Parts: sequence; C-alpha cells; structure tokens
Amino acid sequence: MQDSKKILSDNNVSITNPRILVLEALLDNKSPITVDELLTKLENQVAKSTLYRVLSDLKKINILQEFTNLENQSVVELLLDTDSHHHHLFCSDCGEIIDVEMANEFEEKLSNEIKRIEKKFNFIIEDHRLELFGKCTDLCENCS
Amino acid sequence: MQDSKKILSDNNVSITNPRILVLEALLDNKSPITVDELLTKLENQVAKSTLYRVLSDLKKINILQEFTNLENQSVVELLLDTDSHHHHLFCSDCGEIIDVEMANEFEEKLSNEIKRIEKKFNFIIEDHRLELFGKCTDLCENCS
DNA sequence: CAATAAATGAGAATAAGTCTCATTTATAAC
DNA sequence: GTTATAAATGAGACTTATTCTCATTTATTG
Repeated sequence: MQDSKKILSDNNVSITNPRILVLEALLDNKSPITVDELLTKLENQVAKSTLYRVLSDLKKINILQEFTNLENQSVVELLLDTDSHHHHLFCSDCGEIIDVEMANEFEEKLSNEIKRIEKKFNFIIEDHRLELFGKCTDLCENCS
Repeated sequence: MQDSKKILSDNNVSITNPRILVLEALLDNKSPITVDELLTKLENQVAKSTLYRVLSDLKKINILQEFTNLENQSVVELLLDTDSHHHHLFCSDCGEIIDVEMANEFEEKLSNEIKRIEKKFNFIIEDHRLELFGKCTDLCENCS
C-alpha cells in the first residue's frame, strides 16, 4: 500500500484512489496480466474508462509494459526499475506467460549483435523484446 | 500471379479470387503490412469479412505471421518457406517495420540459450521472436 | 480551508474483428 | 462441358475492446 503511493510520488503523478488500486492490483499479481482480468479484478472499484486512463498514465511514466498474448489480447506488466531485465515465455496450451531471465552472457551477445544492426541500418535501437513460444510440459494442470 | 496460385494449391487450399488477390497484395509488398493498409489496398476488391477469413486461412497453413506494431495495430507478413528466418526492427518515428536477419552466430547462441530455458522451465519451445525498437536516423523522410 | 486544475465515473461513440445467412463459385464426377 | 455438392464469399449486423465527452468529484497549493 505504501509502495504504490511511493511509486506515484516518485514519478510526480498525483496520488489518487484509482491509481493506488490499479497499482496494488498490479503489484499483487507481479506477473503479466490481461487487461481484461485486471478489469474484472477491479470491477466496482475503478471505472473502465479510468482503468484505461491509469494504464496509459503508467505507460507514460515508463513503469508499465504492454504487449499481446497468443490470443492477441492486451497484456500488461509493471516494470519497476528495481526489476531486472527479462523476457517472456508463452504457453500455447494454458495461455500462461512466464517471466524469463536470459543468461548474462547471452544478453551480452545480443547487445553486440544489436550494435551491428544499428550500424547496418543506421538505426538507434533503444529497446528489445524477446518472446518465446511453446508448451509447458508439466507446469500446470491445464497442460497435457 | 502464378505464384499465388501455386502457394494455394501446394497447401491444398482451393484457388479463389479473393485468396489470389490477398496473396498478390502480400507478395507485392513483401514486408510487414498493417491489416488496415491491406484492407484499404483491397477496397472494392475483397470484402472485409473475406479478407479476415483469408488471413485466417493463410495463418492456418502457416504462411502468414501476425504481430502488432508499436501502436498495437495488427500487422501481417507472408512467410514462405523460401524466406529466411528473420526478426523485426520498429521505428518509433515513422512506424516503419524492417526485416532483420541476425548473424548466424547469434542465432546459434540464442538456440543454446533457449535449450537452457526449456530445461529450466520444463517447456518445449517451438518458436521465438525478437523485436528491436528504435529510430531510423536517416532512412526515411519522416524521420528526423 | 478555499480556489483551481486535474482526475474520475458513466455511458456514448468508435474501431477492429467476428458472425450470419443468402448467394456465388470451385471442384470433382460424369 | 454439365451438373451436383461442398466450400467460399459479400453484405452488413453484431460483438468486444478501447477511446471520448462532459458533468461531478477530488487532490494540491497557497
């Protein structure tokens, strides 16, 4: 509870109830969550229009990442600067999305390769995202 | 024109005019294109419902990849087996999406790292996608 | 504790994608 | 080439996700 207020004030964003509620829901989960699930989770607490607005606020201050799951639904994940760099693993059976940290050595190779691509295409590359798709073999009940 | 028919028959899909038109539009472009742009390109030639159906057919036979651009719009790209494995570079200024081939050495490292992740998470990883985000510095007129 | 600007809630509006069903077209058999 | 049959299509209704509007509420600053 204190966390969410600190996050807001640290980012010069006014502290309001909806923002606290959304942040708490995200902190509570702390793995990628569908906007739809978030909407359900916060039903009767935060208006739909406000939820979308708060999410956009959080994106603006760069603590929220948005991407899509295998079903093309919008997925959202809190990304605090205390969190370490990671990627995502998608299960096509159960839909679960898992945070994955790649080995440092690999991330270094990737950095180098990105430098090469920057030169080749005359691009400034600011960010990257690696997505892995597959099936969890025994992780959860849904998966065969 | 011959190409699109061959693609369809090779995949045991009946050869119809809308399918030929969509394939030609995709072959014509041969870089990722927004579903919306495709819709405009094929206006008055293919019904909206048909376009979506054809896209879904092409996905089913695994020659079409779908992902989202920085504005979360659906983007589509033909992926024939003659095409080589590649990733995407997104420009946040002009919205352009560029196909990028990573060095073989890097892809090998990635393969190895993926094997490690598979074991660690008890997953079977079938596919991966790397997205690079940045700005093209002088590639196009839109970009400063 | 005002005053003011910013944020919110409720629901209307929009946009992307799907569905329905009557009509058309492709394919296969003759 | 005809014809029969199943599959595909077009048109537009429908659904769902997201954005917008505007009157009301709330946070912040002096």
